[in-house]
Amino acid sequence: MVLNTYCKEDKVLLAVDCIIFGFYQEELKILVVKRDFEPAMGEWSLIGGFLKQKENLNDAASRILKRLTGLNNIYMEQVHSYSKVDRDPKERTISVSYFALIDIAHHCKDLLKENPIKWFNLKDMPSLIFDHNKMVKDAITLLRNRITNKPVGFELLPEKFTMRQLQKMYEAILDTELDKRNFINKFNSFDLLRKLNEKDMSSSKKGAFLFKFDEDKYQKKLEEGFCFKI
Amino acid sequence: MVLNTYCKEDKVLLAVDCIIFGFYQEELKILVVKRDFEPAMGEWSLIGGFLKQKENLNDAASRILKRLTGLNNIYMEQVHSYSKVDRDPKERTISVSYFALIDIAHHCKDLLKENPIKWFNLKDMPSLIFDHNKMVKDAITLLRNRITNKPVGFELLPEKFTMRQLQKMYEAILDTELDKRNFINKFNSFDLLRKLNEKDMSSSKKGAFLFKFDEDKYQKKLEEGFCFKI
DNA sequence: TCAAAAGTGTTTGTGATACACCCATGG
DNA sequence: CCATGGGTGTATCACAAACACTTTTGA
Repeated sequence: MVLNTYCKEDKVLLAVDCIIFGFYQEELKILVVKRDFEPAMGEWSLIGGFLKQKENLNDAASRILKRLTGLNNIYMEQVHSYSKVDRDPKERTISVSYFALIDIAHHCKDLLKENPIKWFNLKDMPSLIFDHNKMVKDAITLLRNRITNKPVGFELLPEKFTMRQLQKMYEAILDTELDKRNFINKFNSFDLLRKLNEKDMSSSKKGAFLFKFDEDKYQKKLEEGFCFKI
Repeated sequence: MVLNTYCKEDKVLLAVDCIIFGFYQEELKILVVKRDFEPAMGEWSLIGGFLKQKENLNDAASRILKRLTGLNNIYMEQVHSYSKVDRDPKERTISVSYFALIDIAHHCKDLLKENPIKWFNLKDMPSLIFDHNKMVKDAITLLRNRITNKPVGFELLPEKFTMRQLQKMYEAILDTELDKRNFINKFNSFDLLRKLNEKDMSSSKKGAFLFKFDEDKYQKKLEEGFCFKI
């Protein structure tokens, strides 16, 4: 039976671990850190921290992301809580994981200079400490699910992007190949992109038109019952 | 920066709250309890408890469900963690929610005798304490998602059930009406049900054939790449 | 002039949806 | 004999998938 007071209940450490995704050169990437403290010093780990008494989990995740990237307003979602009794060999710790989406190209320039932090292609990611590999796996599962029913993929791209970039981003996350014409037709049918009078000349001689995601239009469509579905 | 030792970090109370779903007389139901301790004594609440030092979250949820229903092996899934600083007015508490699926008819007979515990039709559920209403909402969203891509609905039904019961269960969870023939055709195409030589005579003069879900066949199909999708 | 990426519509197939009548039986 | 729920098949539609050629231009 639950006691009439809470004070006899056990308290635990609550950690937040972030699975930070990026997209660059047609590859889905993940940001990990070499731990500079025990236990497991020198091994690769997700970026994390502990929940403070006066903040909620979202705030903690935002704080950790800000500390690492310098960015505010990063798109993130809670994924799952991990609680195996001996998951952290040092002390009983429960961890709540978040995934985050970052536009590598435009923001995190200084980031890579810091020594112990590194972007890996998801495919080449080294083994991580504790249950962090499982956290990554679960986060990818959620991310795959999410990008098919919510237009969050744009968080990984610069504000202006080409259709090819958009498609390659979906392909990288879903780990599949998509038909160029079907993909464009589908996206055009949503009527959520604004074609700009600008071209990206970096990847071809002809140049590729740049597009912007129209957030306002999306919100308006949502209210009218629109349902994003790739 | 994360410190070189954990011992200066804040510890918190970690609760587990269960959204217990049942299905009876064509209605989706939820089990709640009248709190017999402060704060919020006398108000309706989800069934919960605190995580102990030596158990993981799944074990805690199982323990809470066992205490309440006497049942082991209840189907459940973690939903989300709730961490607003003042969500519990008495003391900082983070809560991890689980949904659980119970076959009301065959099991929880003694349950209803206990005074402060009650099944409500989801539609008629009273307002709950703290952020428990939000927890219920999130759990339903997950449940709706889950029954469309995994055959978990059977957990709400007796071992033997009629096609009508199965359909009404889906209708109750999805809060929609389904076409009888399309529903049966779809389910038959999966080839996951075993038709028994028994009829349920309780709801009509003609009687309706009973079916069983074939778990082994489902597992075999899964390995062959089958994907359940309603 | 050629290599490399950009851009563009139509056909086909599959799965979702809509739909109506006969059957069996207890009262 | 009739009221009630049980059981069954087909036609249509909409969306997903497959598919190939022309354009542009820098090297």
